[in-house]
Amino acid sequence: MTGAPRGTGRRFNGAIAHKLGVAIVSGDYAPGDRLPGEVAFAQSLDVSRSAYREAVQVLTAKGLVESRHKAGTRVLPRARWNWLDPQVLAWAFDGEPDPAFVQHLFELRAIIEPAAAALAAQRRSPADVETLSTALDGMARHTLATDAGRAADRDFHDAVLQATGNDALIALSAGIGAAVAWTTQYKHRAGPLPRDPVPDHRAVSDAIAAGDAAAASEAMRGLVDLAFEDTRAAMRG
Amino acid sequence: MTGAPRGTGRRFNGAIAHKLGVAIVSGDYAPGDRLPGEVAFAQSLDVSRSAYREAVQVLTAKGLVESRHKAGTRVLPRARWNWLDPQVLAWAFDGEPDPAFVQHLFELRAIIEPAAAALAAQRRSPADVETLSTALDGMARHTLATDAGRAADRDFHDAVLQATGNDALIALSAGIGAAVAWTTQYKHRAGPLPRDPVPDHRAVSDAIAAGDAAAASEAMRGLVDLAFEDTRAAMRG
DNA sequence: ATCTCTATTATAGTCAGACAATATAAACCT
DNA sequence: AGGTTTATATTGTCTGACTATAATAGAGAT
Repeated sequence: MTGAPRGTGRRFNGAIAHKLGVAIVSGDYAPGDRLPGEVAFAQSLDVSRSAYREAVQVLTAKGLVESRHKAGTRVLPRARWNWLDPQVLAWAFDGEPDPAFVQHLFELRAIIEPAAAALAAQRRSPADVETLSTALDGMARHTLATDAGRAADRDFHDAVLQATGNDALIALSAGIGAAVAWTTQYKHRAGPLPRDPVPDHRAVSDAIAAGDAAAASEAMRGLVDLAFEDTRAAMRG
Repeated sequence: MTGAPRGTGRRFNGAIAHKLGVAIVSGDYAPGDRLPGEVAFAQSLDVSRSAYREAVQVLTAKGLVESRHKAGTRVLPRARWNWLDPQVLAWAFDGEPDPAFVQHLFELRAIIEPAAAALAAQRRSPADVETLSTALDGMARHTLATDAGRAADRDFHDAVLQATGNDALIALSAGIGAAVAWTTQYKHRAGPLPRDPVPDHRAVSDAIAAGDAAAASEAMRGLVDLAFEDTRAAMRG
């Protein structure tokens, strides 16, 4: 009865939820499958039933599973999963994500980001402009080959959404960010970066700072399209 | 210490999560506030600590609260809430939703739906066309004054997203649906419906069936803009 | 008097074992 | 064969205890 994750100091229920979440999202348990019973599963994971149950509540909250009396806990169809939940995305990108889903996220980016850039141009505060500028500097200084540079890239796209002042759009930043991160990671894996991303981003930033919605939207559209194209090429190759 | 939800047969943890979720989203507990301790709070709600904890896990999973050792459980800033989570939306619309947030959802609709209609026109299956047609019939037969008619309206918008075949967009259907439902409910409250919604919807449906992406996008844009305008007028009045 | 380190302590996190409720499945009786 | 009752496995809930952690207050040093 040892060999457990005991004593790691990590909080169990989160760790269990992560483990189960990854297992489900990566397909170890297919939609419709029944998980082992609580008692058995908790024992096999070497945690108490309560800790296990709390983890399952998390999965339930994210639409991955559903528990019914006596019927057991079943994996729900993928259409009911909260794909845009930050943790679900993290689980999806923990392993090799489904290429189709990466494409779905890109389509979302292509829809959301140009429109968000337009709104941002109309509403940006001085602080927003400052944040954009800082992120841009970070990208230029560190390049996308470094973690710091990629973080700056995500910050940039995040700042655009923040500047819209729209909570519903801000809630999408995890999804957009995941797509952005995957892009750069994948492109970097495929070899040296084909083009300098800074000018494109600067065009967006300048248009937002100038309050030019149409230009911001157009610049962002170009940026996303290029990123999409690059990633598709890298995935094909 | 009776008066509890005992014996209702309902599942507690869900009921507790609902209660807490509504309380937080409606502002009874402001971001940064600390909830009462587990023992005390569970007792005051007349449930066991385990049931209460499972409910809190759900709130944590949705980004509403964060628990830290010894520091207690605090409400997170609104920016970290998973606004697009179906349950969070349900909680937000349980009481009188924040008008600003309703506007945010409308902006999301205005961004997403025209683009989704265009994708749907390119990808719709015969079954999708059938679903759209059925929903349209339902709207025509029952009118938006009835529950059945409003359900058909939601089904219609849902079907458009489904037809895109994009999981990320489909995950937004709860948010879109909430905005749609709120619109019709609000307009109905304000008085007789100002215009027949069926022709507008039929234009979208026809364009999707015909595979005409540009027309579908344009028709959907007009539809959403009109709905937005009507709702804003109703809210002002 | 101010700062740093230590001990206290309140709080979330975990565990174990029990009982209750319920939906499925099997057994039973027409 | 079909419907009805009983059995049973599984989730849901409760209780009470113990552990781990971090905020806070207090002791000590500067």
